[in-house]
Amino acid sequence: MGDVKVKNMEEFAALSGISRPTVSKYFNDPGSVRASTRERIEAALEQYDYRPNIFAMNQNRKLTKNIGIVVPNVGDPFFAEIARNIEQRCVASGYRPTLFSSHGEADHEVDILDTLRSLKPAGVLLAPLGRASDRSAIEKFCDAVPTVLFDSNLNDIGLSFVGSDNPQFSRLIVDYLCRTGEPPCFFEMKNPANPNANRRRQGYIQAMEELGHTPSIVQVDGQGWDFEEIGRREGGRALERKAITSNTVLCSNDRLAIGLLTACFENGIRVGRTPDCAIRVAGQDDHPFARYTCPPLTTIAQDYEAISRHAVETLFRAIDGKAGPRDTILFEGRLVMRDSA
Amino acid sequence: MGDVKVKNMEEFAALSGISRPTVSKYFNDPGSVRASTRERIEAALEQYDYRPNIFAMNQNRKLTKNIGIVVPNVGDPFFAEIARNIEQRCVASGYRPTLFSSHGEADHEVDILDTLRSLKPAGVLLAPLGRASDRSAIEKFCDAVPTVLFDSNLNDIGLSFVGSDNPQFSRLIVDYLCRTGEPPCFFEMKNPANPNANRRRQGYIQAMEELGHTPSIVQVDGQGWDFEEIGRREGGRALERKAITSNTVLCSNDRLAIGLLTACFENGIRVGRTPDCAIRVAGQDDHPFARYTCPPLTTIAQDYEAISRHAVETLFRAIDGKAGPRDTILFEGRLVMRDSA
DNA sequence: TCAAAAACTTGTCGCGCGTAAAAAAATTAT
DNA sequence: ATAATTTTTTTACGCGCGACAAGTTTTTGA
Repeated sequence: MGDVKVKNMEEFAALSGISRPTVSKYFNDPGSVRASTRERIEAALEQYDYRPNIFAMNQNRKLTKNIGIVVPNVGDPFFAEIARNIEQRCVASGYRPTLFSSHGEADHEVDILDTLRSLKPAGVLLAPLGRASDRSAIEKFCDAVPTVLFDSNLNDIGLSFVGSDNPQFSRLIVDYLCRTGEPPCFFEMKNPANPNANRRRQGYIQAMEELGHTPSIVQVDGQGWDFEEIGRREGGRALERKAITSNTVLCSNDRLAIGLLTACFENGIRVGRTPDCAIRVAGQDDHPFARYTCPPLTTIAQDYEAISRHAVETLFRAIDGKAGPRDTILFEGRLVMRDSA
Repeated sequence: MGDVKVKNMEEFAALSGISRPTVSKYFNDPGSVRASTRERIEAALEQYDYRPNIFAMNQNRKLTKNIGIVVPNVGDPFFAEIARNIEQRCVASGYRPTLFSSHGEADHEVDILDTLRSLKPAGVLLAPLGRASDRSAIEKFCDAVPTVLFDSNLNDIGLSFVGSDNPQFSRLIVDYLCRTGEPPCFFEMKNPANPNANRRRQGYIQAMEELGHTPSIVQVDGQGWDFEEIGRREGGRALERKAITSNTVLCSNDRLAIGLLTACFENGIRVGRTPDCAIRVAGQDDHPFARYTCPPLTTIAQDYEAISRHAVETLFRAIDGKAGPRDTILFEGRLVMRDSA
């Protein structure tokens, strides 16, 4: 295709036989020019190697085609997966997504929003850290840039929130666990970084009470985002001091569950739903690795697909000026039965 | 700090009492102006809310402060971790890193390099897909942009390659496994996507022969990057058809090993180094999840730290015009003894 | 102290493109 | 065919900054 290098739009316009402003219009929105001229431009695009200078393009445009994607931690395969999904949708719609990871630090999250502002993005998809986030900084950012929150909600901030119906997650799995064995106790961190954890706890309590059981919550120490290690270390301690009151443990999330499974293994406690097992363990999220634990982890799958699709669609609607009022869209989870519970 | 919004450098220069060209110099390199003027500028920076327009800055600069980081797959926690490490080093040196993931697809890898070229980056740190990569496209890119390869080498392409001494990995762990039990067979994919796999196989063969054992290689089918699933499915089949000839299995990488552990569990085969276990399994990489498998995975740790540090330093040296000849820097692995072998 | 060197100021140009207004051309409708 | 409408062209300006040259001030060093 591209043979000769063309250095600017002026030159390219001359070569394609179209005026520069029209070529400019084409690059802003190919659909805004007549079909016949679009074809001529695209024919020239095949012949010559020209791409508009991205910096010059964005300099005078109030709104760029940039989309920011911010997640708490790309190292967590859950976020990596949903980010990938969102990325693809943005590209498919002609936008330029850029991925940022807060790495679990509120300071860094603010830095990212700061950087992002200078990129003049058309919109941002933000999964906040949660409790640790600098709420006012994020609020200020959302006032300036169309932002859709996902995964973790901050009340009344942003255009919309798209996430999972966390209480439903807990209800669903509590129901399953009670039907198939002893009612579960709930295993979580004392100060969960993520607000979803609170909703899951509430959902657990409610579901237990509705089924006529007494909720039992095991809260363990631990700071930060190294959930597997916290699950292993503190789960191990809890097992040793007999703090786990049921033979069935529902973990606040899969990563804690993965750590707890390791703790069980280290303590020689057999996990599973067969009679020869001492304990059942379930998680929530359907983490990409949940399939490969030993035993494979029974969990609730988040609807990655629906969340990313809806988040992107909501953002694009807002960018196109068709924003509705701020709403909260929650997707239900799906029970994934494996061998751990 | 920032109270009044300042719209451009002209205005900011007037407010700070310094001429615009000098302010411009400051933003290019704070160290290039006299200490006293630097202080005056920084004082003004505290008082007023001004940040240079990033698009205008980069438009006329031949070299920007952008650094591209490209990994095959951010969903793999190994790459997520090394990317985070590299990112931090770039920021610390005053550069603006941007993370891209090829998502395992060569087309996407080329698209990323294409996008990257229009970002006029000062340099790029690239972990290629490997065998699947479009070699000529990458070569062309490297001719235009200072690029350091890491993790996976493409001969003679780029400024330098920084990675692990893969044959040493295999030698180290083969030695350990032979000292502590039956000599291992080698478990890998038939057509490994990553060239490191070949070097690990070679290292295995050499180490076995040096120790007077006959190498035994188990190659299984499987395409793509879903290594855990391949390890589980094909590992399970290999176990069933008794293709695993030793009671000790060295996997080409941790992700395959994680899948194989699941397969062992599914088939009721006890893994570990105690007498009551039927099989020992070891991996290579020290994947972030290797600590949490059941049993925890014995493996060889890549030196993340050294690799990312050296890759970044090599790139910066080249950017500063102090590039040496193309060299290949390999770091040794460290044996991490856990319970699986 | 005085000259040489370094740092800063003033002024001016250009980068590549967005954008706006008015005129011209092409398409569509009557 | 003519009028109404849509699209394109022409012309011109501006964005915010990098870069350069020539002149001025400050610092450095012996």
